[in-house]
Amino acid sequence: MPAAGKRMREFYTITELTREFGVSTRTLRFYEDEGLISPVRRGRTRLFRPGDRHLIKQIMRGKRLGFSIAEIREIIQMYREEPGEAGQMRAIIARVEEKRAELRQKRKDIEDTLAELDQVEENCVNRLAELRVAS
Amino acid sequence: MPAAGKRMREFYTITELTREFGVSTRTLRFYEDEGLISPVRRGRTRLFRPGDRHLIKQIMRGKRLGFSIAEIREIIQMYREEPGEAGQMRAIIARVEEKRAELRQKRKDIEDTLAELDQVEENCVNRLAELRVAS
DNA sequence: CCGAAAATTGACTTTTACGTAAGAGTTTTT
DNA sequence: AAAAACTCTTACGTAAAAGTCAATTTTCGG
Repeated sequence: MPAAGKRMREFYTITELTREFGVSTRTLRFYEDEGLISPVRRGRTRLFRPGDRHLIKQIMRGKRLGFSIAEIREIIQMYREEPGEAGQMRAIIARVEEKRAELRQKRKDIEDTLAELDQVEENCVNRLAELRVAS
Repeated sequence: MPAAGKRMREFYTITELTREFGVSTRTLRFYEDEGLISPVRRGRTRLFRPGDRHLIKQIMRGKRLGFSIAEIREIIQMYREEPGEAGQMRAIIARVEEKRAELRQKRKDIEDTLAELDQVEENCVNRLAELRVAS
């Protein structure tokens, strides 16, 4: 059931989206060249639908996580896959599991880094207490 | 209390570490040029101590999380900071909090992506069930 | 001590992900 | 209607992060 919630804007212009996501028009056109999005056209002008907007959100997420365009494309293609035959379904499930493993590794890296930052902060706080006593 | 646990190997050669971390010697030298590590030398040859090895671990973690060399350097410098005066301590605490915010965002991105992958897998599993019935 | 294997520096190349600029057409605003 | 704002394509430029030679040392096992 799409079109369920509040009325969506059917179309967005390219600059609307560049403002929303803080990227340049060059970037969005580049993503189109790279096959990540395919906005429709009115004449030559691109018209972005809500689905394109959502794809851009996913792209930005991927970028924040350090995925390359190629990797982001792979992920996006998984979302896009249509129900097919059994072998293909199983292949997708396998690829999903791979990506999950990668993401779990990243999550662990984050936890480890956070723990070390906690350590850094604790040292600073202790040092501050020390200075207060010494004054 | 360093040197607490099992005996550490005092020194590693560059190729030992390239094998351990799956990077090239060029990469480790590049990190040295960039000021991320500073192995000692015997003549011209680099000798990596456990501390350098740990730094490389941190660098690899940063890379997996999509941080640039510059960002990784910043993080590493936080670990390195010596106890100083109050203002500086507070500045570090502030930078730690910034990095934490960034990491929490990344963690959220991971959770969101994992959720969408779960969705993809569920669709595949459903499709497989469908095929089993239809046969 | 000697030759193979490993390490070094330096320079040039490559890939990724856009930035930037030019030149031209459209749509909107005043 | 003129100006301002937005859009398009094409093409060259660039910074980051290494990869890839090339031409030496250096180190190490026998």
